[in-house]
Amino acid sequence: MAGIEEYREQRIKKMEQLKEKGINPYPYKFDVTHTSSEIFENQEKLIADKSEVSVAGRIMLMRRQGKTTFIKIKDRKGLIQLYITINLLGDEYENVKLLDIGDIIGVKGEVFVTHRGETTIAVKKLEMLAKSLLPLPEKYHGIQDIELKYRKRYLDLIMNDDTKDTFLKRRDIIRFIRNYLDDRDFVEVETPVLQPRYGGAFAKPFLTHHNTLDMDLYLRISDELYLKRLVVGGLERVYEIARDFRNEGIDKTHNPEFTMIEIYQAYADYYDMMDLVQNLIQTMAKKLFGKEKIEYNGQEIDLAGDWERIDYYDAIKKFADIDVKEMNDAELTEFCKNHEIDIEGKVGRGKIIDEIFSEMVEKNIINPTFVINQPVEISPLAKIHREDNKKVERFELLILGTEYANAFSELNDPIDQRRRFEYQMKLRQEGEMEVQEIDEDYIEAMEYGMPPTGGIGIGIDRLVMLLTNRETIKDVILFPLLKSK
RNA sequence: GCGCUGAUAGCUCAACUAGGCAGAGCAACGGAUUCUUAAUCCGUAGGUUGAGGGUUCGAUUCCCUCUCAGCGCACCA
Repeated sequence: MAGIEEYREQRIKKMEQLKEKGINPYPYKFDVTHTSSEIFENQEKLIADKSEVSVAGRIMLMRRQGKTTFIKIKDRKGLIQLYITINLLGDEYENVKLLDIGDIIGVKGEVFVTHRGETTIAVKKLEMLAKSLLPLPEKYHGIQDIELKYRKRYLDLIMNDDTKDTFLKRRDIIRFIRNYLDDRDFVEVETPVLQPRYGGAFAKPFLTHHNTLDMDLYLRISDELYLKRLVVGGLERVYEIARDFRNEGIDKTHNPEFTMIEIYQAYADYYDMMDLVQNLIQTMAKKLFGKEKIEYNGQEIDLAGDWERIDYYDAIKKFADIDVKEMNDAELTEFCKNHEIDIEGKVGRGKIIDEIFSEMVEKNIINPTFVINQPVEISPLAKIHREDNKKVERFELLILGTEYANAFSELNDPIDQRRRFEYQMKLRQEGEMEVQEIDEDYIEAMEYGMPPTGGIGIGIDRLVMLLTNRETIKDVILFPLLKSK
């Protein structure tokens, strides 16, 4: 008897036995006075006062020794040991036989320290709070199977404290960002996930349909164009922590749904956005982790000081050893061919240059670096550079070869905006799939007057990965997308 | 989408390049045990070896197809 069905049957039998004794195996409420960590923090006083405490949690370990049983339960703060003896429980000690690892129980008792020095609760009253019918993974090794961790995240969270810590840090990071922006008078807003036209980024969308309106809708790939409408509306400083959806491949840094914060500040430019993101990440690292040097995957990254700024074209010059500004389209294509850079399906000079950038530059940039002044062709929503009309005022924040943020001095000239969208449509006609569609309603909003604005988008999942030293995005998303089995 | 690797009891893992009755620990069940620490001791049970097909007297093992996952590539402001 130990197949999974037999486990269930045995436990259901125990549940029935509880019911026969008039005990509800799934009661409604239990009054908790302390978490496990509160017991440890206050143990001297609790012991001196002989206070009665009540704690609740899931049974993780159980050592039965006849008339004495030691149990470790886990609550949201950690493990605490229970000492259960017939001397204190009397007839109810019998019920200990009906307990299983995995059950959720509540106990009342006094705190003491065992001979071996472990803080423990001497249980006077024990209550079943939820009978568990299925066995937990093995107590020592926990879950090793990666697929199981993702498919049954609840088991991963029960068994693996590292997993729980990562998601608590994720919470801390998001909370820090929220507080940071709220303190600076930014307004948190919510904009549509279902959008009649998608925009604000280059990506393939998910398509859905509204039945009663008989209308096709896209899940947003970005909330940029809505947030900037709000800047037109006079909110001036807005942000949204947004779930975005992109119908693309899945790998260590991409999940089809992911979280991005976009921030817009009126009367600011991209230099202000550099200051904002640099200060945000530095103060966050200090506050949450107590340091500005972090280790990621064996490499040390120093977040302190002013981050390097390198011009996009200079970066290509430095790492690819060519001056793309001086090269014509044929020379660029030839260069790609010679360096095995695949530009199949890419249309337009900007896309080809950007391909060279991704292939030859990106992975070489390790320390936090602002790559600034991208080509105008690949940046339809950014303002022309104040000193060079081939470039825009834009930056991408790269760390360890990965992009963490993207920001512009936002384009607020409606005439130029229309021209940029039209260029995108021209690229589409020439066969480029990934373009930004013209959004008349957005241009109209801009025609009423949009203040000069700095805007930035920061990939929250990647930032969490960086700060919690996680190698894959699946480890920082509670329920990453997997194929159904 | 392509390539490589993996899938054995609820969990963690064995069973080696001869192919020869599928095994252990934890968990479970019965028993002993009133301060244990991954408790210990005695005993018991637990498997369609991811799915399907093939080769063979005989397949967890060799071959083929499929499913799922990991890694790499491709894709990916």
